[in-house]
Amino acid sequence: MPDRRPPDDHDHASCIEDALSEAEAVCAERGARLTDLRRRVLELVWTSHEPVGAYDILSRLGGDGRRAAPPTVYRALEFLLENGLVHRIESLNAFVGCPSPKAPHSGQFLLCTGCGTATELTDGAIQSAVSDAASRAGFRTGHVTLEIKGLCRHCAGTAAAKPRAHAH
Amino acid sequence: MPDRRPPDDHDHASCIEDALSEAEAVCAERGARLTDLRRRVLELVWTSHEPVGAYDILSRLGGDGRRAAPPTVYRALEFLLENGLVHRIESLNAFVGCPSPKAPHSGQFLLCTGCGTATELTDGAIQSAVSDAASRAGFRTGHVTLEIKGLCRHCAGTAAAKPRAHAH
DNA sequence: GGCTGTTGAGGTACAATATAGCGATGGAGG
DNA sequence: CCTCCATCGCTATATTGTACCTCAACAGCC
Repeated sequence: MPDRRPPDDHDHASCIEDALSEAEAVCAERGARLTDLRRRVLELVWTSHEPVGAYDILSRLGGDGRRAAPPTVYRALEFLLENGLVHRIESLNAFVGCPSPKAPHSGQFLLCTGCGTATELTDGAIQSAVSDAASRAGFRTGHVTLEIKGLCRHCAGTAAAKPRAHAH
Repeated sequence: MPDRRPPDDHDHASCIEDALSEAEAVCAERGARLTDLRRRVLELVWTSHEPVGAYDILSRLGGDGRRAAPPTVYRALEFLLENGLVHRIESLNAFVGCPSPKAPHSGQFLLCTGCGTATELTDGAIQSAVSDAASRAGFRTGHVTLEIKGLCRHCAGTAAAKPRAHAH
């Protein structure tokens, strides 16, 4: 793995806390059950701002004595996806927490190939350009996957001096 | 698999022919070698306008006596991707032929969950909305994945009467 | 000719990701 | 108390993708 460090040092503990309490609120409002397992999985997804693979979650779940199996994690992730608490990053086969789960939406992501960080956008101009183009083609839009790979501000600055090999 | 038929009956043989002769031209111009294997794989990708999985290609390759192994197909696909002759559809883990390989680009796709057809767009408004949003975030854009799931004109018309279950 | 480096291809084995299906549990509502 | 049903644990298996080694073909060179 390349060296990956967060481009800035923010108070990540509060990211996690906020995410969990919002998840509580959202689920309570909808009558969805945020069980222990689901909460733990959500917490693990939020351990960083890098998308996390299902099997990473799996192995970290195992830490507390019990051994988990893939379906356990995938079911929890399915619940979290359905309730907009996490997004799936298709181009990485990985999952990332959603910072604004109140209104479910298709995510737009900036994926830095330098530090691995995923940043979610909610850009209205993109949304309307997409839905305009689709409806001009007579297409009824459902879920939109938008994933932009590149370099974040911090990594682009670093890479200017020492360009990095293609980070697949 | 759900019932999947092309929304219109066009002369698909000429699609394939055009794609192959454009591929020839592009490779000749770049000094890239479109070998027999690579041409066959490209042809198989173009058998329809639905994205094709690597293992589908693999089994169809086997039809002509010889048995192929996964790396064979993945290597050919890698070549075709690098030369812009096919695109990868991340949300389907599948590949589709590019109708305009002369100028390499990140594809924008309409993916019909009714008939499975992938339609490529090249919408400048989307492109500029995306790169504007990225650069406002200080992000240096690399490859962009845009995949819009929904119903094509034909399937939306059909589904109006008999809505279809979630086609994952 | 014979040597050697490069590219493409075949193949085995395996890694990584994801799902099917079945049985157990435990809380909500009758 | 009892049934229903969502949740969870588990085994097995499917699907997708790679690491790595070998060999053949061909070009350039001595």
